[in-house]
Amino acid sequence: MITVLGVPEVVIDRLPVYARTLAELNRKGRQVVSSQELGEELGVTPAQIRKDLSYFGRFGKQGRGYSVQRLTNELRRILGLDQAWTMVLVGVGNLGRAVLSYKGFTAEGFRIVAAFDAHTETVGRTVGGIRVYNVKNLASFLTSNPADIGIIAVSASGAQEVADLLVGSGVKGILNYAPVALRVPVGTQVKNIEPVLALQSMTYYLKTAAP
Amino acid sequence: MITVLGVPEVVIDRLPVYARTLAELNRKGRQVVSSQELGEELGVTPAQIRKDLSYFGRFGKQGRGYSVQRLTNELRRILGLDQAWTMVLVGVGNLGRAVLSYKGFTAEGFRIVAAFDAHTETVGRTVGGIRVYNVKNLASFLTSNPADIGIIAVSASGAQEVADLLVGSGVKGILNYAPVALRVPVGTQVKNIEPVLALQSMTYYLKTAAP
DNA sequence: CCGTGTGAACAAATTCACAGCC
DNA sequence: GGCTGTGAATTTGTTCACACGG
Repeated sequence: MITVLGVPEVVIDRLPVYARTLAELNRKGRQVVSSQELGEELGVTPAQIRKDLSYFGRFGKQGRGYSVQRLTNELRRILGLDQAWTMVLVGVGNLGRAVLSYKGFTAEGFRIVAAFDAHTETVGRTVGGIRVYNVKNLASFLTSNPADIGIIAVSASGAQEVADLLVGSGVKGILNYAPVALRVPVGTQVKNIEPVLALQSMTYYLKTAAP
Repeated sequence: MITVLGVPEVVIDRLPVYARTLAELNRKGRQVVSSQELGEELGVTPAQIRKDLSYFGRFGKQGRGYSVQRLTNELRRILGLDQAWTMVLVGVGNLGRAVLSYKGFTAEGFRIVAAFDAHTETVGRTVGGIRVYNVKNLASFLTSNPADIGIIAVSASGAQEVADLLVGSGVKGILNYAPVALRVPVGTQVKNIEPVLALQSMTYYLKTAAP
């Protein structure tokens, strides 16, 4: 298939999962993997994996499977993970501090370059090696230091305002930890991290689960 | 529609979002809302809202809309949010401590009753008002204090072992913060919180975004 | 006349199944 | 013989459009 535009979003959402599992297999010294094995590893049908990959090219060898190394690289290239991404974080409360201290982003090439907060007692501090600035200076900071992604870790009531500010300063992607549905212009990407919503849909099934 | 079983999972995942927005409208003093207005509020088509609700009953009034209060209550009942849920957390590192300090769970009726960790320097401490026990005692704790949900906040390499332990001790739902696809028996619910995967799919669109 | 509830029409996503190649 | 890549078949999910009640 030659299609470049119009890949379903569900497919894009699965690619990082494949990439992560492949990296894990690579670490274990695995050279080749079939869609069957990969599917078993992460609870997905082999056909789905092959179909998903077919949107982007032909990466496998019939009768053999996929080169773990090669497929990992291809997926990282497709997703844009072969480049570094810069991020700013807004809201240095409990949650914000945990995010700043988290090593997982850096390890995958996502670098937080600055943090912002409205409370004077937090401004000027350094958390997880990241300097905290006054949120009043967010726009001017981004003008001289453009960032790709903004992380919102403020309260629900302040989140929309921060989102507007980020979007107005050229940020094209938002990772939103605030429990609110943000309104952003088309073309701006938003991904929500919502543990409470996750729990609230889980209970529907627990309620009726067999003992 | 009278169907009780077989509601699509995507529908269940949307209900908490509706419930949250309705609660917000309620706080603002709003009495009645139409599917049109609710849809605009959170970027969903009115038809989808009506169809989603129709799986569970008839909650609206023709020509008027939905009673905000009534619909909130119905959704909470459907989702099982009219009861309290007890949770245990495993892994009291940076992330685990942030989760223990987070007020959002308690506010929605999800109560963490105990935390567990493998490191002796952490065991015995209290974080966010929750006592930390040795993970060796997890199974015996759960035998005398059954919990509905387990929160996994350990490293990727330890997560499967913890999941097995939780499932073996009667936990029916897992909120997983570890970056790994857990294998659990059918009937056990797993929800993954994956900020890194969220970023990694977002970059696909940022890569090709218009300037 | 407004807005719900819902079959029917449509669109999207998944799975099947097999030709083709290693 | 094994496994990919992919059209076709099937299943699942969304939107339309309108009868009906307030």
